[in-house]
Amino acid sequence: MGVVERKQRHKEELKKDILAAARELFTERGWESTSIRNIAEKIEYSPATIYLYYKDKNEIIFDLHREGFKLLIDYFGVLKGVADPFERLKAMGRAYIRFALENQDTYKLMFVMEEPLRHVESCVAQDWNEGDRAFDILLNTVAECQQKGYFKNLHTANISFVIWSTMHGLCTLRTSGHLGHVGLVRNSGMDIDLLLTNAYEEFVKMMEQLKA
Amino acid sequence: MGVVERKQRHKEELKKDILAAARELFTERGWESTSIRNIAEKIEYSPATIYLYYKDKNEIIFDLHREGFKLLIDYFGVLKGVADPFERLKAMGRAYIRFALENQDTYKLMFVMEEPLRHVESCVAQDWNEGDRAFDILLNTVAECQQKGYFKNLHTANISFVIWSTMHGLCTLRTSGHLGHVGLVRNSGMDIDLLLTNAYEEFVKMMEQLKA
DNA sequence: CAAACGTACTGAACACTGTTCAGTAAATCA
DNA sequence: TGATTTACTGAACAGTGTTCAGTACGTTTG
Repeated sequence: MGVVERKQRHKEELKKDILAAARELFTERGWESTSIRNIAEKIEYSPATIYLYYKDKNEIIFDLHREGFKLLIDYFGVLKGVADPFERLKAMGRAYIRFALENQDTYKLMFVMEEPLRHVESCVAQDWNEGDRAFDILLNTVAECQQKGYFKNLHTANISFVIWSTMHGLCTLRTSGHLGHVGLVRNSGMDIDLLLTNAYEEFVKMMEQLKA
Repeated sequence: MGVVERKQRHKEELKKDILAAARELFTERGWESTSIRNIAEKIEYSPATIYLYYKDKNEIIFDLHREGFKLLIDYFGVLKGVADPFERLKAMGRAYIRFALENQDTYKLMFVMEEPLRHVESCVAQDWNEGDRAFDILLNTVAECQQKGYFKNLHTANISFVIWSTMHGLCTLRTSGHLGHVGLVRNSGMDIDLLLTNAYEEFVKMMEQLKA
């Protein structure tokens, strides 16, 4: 009897609908102003129904969180065509910035908010490889750069953390608006995204000078 | 007649009491779980009273925000004894990390949350020099380092932004818990603060190699 | 001295939030 | 047909930031 299967299919579809509604509201209004009631209204169900498919709001965030990492890896897709590891590292930084600027709320979800992480903790040993994969790409690229003479005498993992931190810092200071509130920037009336690009290129120059 | 003055004094005291209560609740439970009603209860006044002294919750955040910058500059106090600019830059980084770890919620208020910034925007040309002063200290130190042969051919402001971003990235990835969720760290069981220190020292090494 | 005024404060409400749970209606099974 | 399971919901709970009419009281004026 395909009845139970049909029901199962319907349940899965509804779960997808919830996530789709959440994603849509979330990307156009940010997470802060997306409530369970908003999502429920969009899919034309009662708010209580959502709790039959998701334990709580954080579980919904977490699903979007995972989607975000997949998207980031998509952004890293362009790197496959770049043979030289240092050029790849440079392109990776640019892709990271592009991702952060084009998906500001998703970025916040992935790397700033603490709620989705708490959910990762609760489901130990679950398939949470998306996040690691993104970091592994960086780790491998840095290691390849070292074989080409870059970052000699520097610890691979540590230097990768530093690079990630720099990128993360640049992106969050930009998107949160803090970069634009520094007097130097505020008074000069300089374009904030140009400043971000300039700062990144300066960082690339820094790394370039770290070649043996 | 000193009556009106006495009243004025009392009003100012109450405003300080509100801020003190907010600061206390805030530092021990974080901003998320500090409500206007909590603050009101602590000072034994009605919630509505708070709105006679502060326009809204963001204005209270902003006052704590300012205090935070003063505290950060206090942390930078140790730098006055360091003559060599590069040593001073190194010490500055350590002080920044110490500040961020010892005042995690205040740090979030100052450099992560967007609400206090919105209040800065509303009161244009107000005395908002605390934030700039902290950045100027960095800017000047970097400039001095350049005179000693460091960061040659690099743009002072850009390199300062990069350094700030790196520090900010390290601190926020640490305090938000994201650093601890990278597979490499999670599996190795490495102490997270040791990792942060190591990463910072690696960053110092990077900068050391940027001497002409 | 009494009436008018101004200030400081509050209770109660509004419109939200995430979340729970008893109850209902319909589909399925025995 | 009757019992059971499934899917769903209305209403409530406890909380949030914020507003506003109303009160109580000290000060000023006639």
